Amino acid sequence: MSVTKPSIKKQSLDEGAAKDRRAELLAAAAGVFVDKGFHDSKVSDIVAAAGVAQGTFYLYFKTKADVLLQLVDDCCQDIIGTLSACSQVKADCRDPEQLRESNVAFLVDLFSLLENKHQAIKVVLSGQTGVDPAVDKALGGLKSALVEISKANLEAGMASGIIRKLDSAIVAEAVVGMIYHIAFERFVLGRRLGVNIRQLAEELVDFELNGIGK
Amino acid sequence: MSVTKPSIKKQSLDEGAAKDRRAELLAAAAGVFVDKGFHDSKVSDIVAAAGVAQGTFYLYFKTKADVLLQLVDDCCQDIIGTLSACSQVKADCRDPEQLRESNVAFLVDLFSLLENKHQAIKVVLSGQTGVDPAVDKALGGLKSALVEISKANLEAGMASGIIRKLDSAIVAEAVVGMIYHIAFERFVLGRRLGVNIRQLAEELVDFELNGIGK
Amino acid sequence: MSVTKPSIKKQSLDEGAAKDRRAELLAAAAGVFVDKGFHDSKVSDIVAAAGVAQGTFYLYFKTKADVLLQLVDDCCQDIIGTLSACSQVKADCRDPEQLRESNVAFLVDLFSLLENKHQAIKVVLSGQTGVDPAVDKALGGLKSALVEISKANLEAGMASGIIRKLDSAIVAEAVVGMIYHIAFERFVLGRRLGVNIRQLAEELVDFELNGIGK
Amino acid sequence: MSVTKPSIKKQSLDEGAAKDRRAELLAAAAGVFVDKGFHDSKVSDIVAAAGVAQGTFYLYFKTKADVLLQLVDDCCQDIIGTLSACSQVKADCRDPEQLRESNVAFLVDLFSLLENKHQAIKVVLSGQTGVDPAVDKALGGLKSALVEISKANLEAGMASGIIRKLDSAIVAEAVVGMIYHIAFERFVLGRRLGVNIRQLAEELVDFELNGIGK
DNA sequence: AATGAATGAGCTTTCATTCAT
DNA sequence: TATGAATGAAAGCTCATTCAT
Repeated sequence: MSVTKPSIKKQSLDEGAAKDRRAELLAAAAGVFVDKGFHDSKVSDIVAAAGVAQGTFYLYFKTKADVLLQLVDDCCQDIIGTLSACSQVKADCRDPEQLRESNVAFLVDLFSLLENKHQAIKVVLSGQTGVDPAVDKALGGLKSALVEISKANLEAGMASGIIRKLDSAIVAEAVVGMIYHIAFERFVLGRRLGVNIRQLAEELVDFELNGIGK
Repeated sequence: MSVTKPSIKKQSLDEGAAKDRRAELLAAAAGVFVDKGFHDSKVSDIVAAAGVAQGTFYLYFKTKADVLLQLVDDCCQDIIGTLSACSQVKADCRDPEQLRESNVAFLVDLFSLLENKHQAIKVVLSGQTGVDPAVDKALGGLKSALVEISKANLEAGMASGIIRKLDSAIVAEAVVGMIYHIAFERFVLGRRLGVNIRQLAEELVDFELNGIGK
Repeated sequence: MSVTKPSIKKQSLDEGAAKDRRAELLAAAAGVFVDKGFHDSKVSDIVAAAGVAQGTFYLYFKTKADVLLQLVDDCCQDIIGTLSACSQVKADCRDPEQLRESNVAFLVDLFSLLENKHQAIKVVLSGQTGVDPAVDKALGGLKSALVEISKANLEAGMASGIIRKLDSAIVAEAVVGMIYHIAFERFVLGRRLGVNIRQLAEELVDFELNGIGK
Repeated sequence: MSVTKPSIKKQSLDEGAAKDRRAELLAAAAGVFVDKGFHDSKVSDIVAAAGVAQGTFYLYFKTKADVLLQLVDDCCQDIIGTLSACSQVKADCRDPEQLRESNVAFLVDLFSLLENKHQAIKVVLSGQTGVDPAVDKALGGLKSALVEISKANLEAGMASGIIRKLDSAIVAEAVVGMIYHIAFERFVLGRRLGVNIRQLAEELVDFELNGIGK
């Protein structure tokens, strides 16, 4: 009785192994994509990096574009999920200092998240556009989500009188563009601009709240 | 002997024809690149769009990447040249209203320039990265130039006391990120956000100068 | 545990199969090269002759020139190896009759070897020059080797007094030119001149030893 | 009356010019073929070397192979013509010394002729085989002519008792192979083997008449 | 005769994907 | 599940040749 049920254990091991394989391939793909870009990355590069045979790739992914999609999709979902949670807090703040703090906290959370995503985030931020409609959709979804969060916060702030009257659609796009660009510089190109994440967030929020004028 | 110089006319006609061919191919390539992205654009698509034979392409461009490079390089050089000229004015302004006006004028100039670049600018803003080091360099050069202009203006403003103390490196990147993103939305994706160029510039400058706070 | 080593068998089978494929392609290429010459031979001709797909060719050879190189190199190495062994004998001979016999034996060995090389030797003797420096080197190496063997034998013969005084460099070249030409006529063009290999060798050695004079 | 016939003078000038053009192109082609081999020589290389436009080439030659053919054909005809004349003398000689001298004279004539052919002979001796049946025929014709001359002389010598009994077909081929090879080494590769043309001819004739034996 | 821009057929080579083992 | 040899469609690029000027 004890020996005759290896199948369950085996299966769970296999499942674990299978998940590992998939994760290994995803990680290998992310690394290769970052190094060479999607189009110059060969499936043979990915399997070489993962240490498996060519055919094994197709046990886990339908096509080469599919692995990019899964990479980007996983990453975007994860970010969107985390940020939606964070952003709830901001809506409530009443005074400027609270607004500042919640904004800084939001950016610190975001940047920390991106930092922990290592390679995957580089793939996302590099904007591998035009590879596959589904990838475009996932990338667009992340950006839209950020714009929506930003826009909602701006409008809430305007409603509560803590933010001046402005065109929330335009300013939300501007804020997201700013964040994307800074994130790209730091997490893809590695230009840290001589500050840590908190200092970076504070400087950006100062700019966002007060502008450059005296 | 006195009047007729047909050789000159002939030469200029020939030169004109040659330039037209090259220009036709560049325009056709821009259109195809915008439609399909560089990697999915075939040389056969470009020559079909230009109405010439396959081999004709290679009379004007060394490789497929070369046409992208020339497109991007021409466009970037042009923008950098124009903007360097505009930006001289800003350095002198003394009072906030003048600062606002010169900034708005700068953005209106930039956006008008981009609008007139039609397809080429879409190629530039789409950031066809990783195709060719020379293309990367040209795109990077444009961005650096914008950051430098922005940074220099911030520092001049701080020196003359019209701009508050801030980290010019970070804010310059933030401003450029904002502009790039807005330009991408409007000139590549065609999202006009319900405003014309001047209104867009004014809203962005208001945000840049005053932030979102009250 | 004691007897079955299926892995070894499997490996040798696989290796055998891989070698067969490569050998099939080499043979097919040799045939096509002989028929059409290197430059008029298309990779598509070779794979058609071998009965495999176009891509399969590139699993075994880096380029079209590579298959020629391997063909020529294999063949030249083989001939050089065999001849170096044969030629040792000649150095020792003391009397004219022995000299004649060892020379005849050498030529019979050489011609037999060439006859067994079938197509490959035709490629070598056709002197596909200028295709690739490596091919030129291999072909040049074979000829140099033959000249060296010939020269060394002449000098040994002169030293032992069995051969008259002559310019060994010139005569060695002359002898090799003679052999190459005869071999080309017989093994590439198929002109047998009404004799078998031994008769051919004897006639040539008579000429080499005694000239045409009475 | 005096001025109205410029056409004749013009025409003859043009004819001269036309011949020059053709000769210039032939010379340019010979140089390029020697440098790169026929297949790696572009028509654009030839016209560049001749300093004329691409289209001009096709005023004088039907195809790229045609220029090779004319080059080879001209050269071969010239050699065959000269040698047929020379060889008449040999047939008459009665004693060994006369035989030796006429053979040496023949080789000196041949080598001098080849030396004066400069580039063209390199093209001929390089054996650009398989390019065009007509070229093959011309090259084959030259070799056959040499073999025929050699064979006829051998047979004449045998008939007159000055040459020993031998297989004239085989020995003629051997002699021609020897001459071709030596000529290739000297006039294509430039290996002079430390002798001038007369010394070379004498050494070869010694070998031909007496062999290597004592 | 001379030009040289234009042509387009045709080649080599790559690489995502499949499938028998 | 894992393998990796085999596939074959597809695309970039070359270059001999043409032809309007």
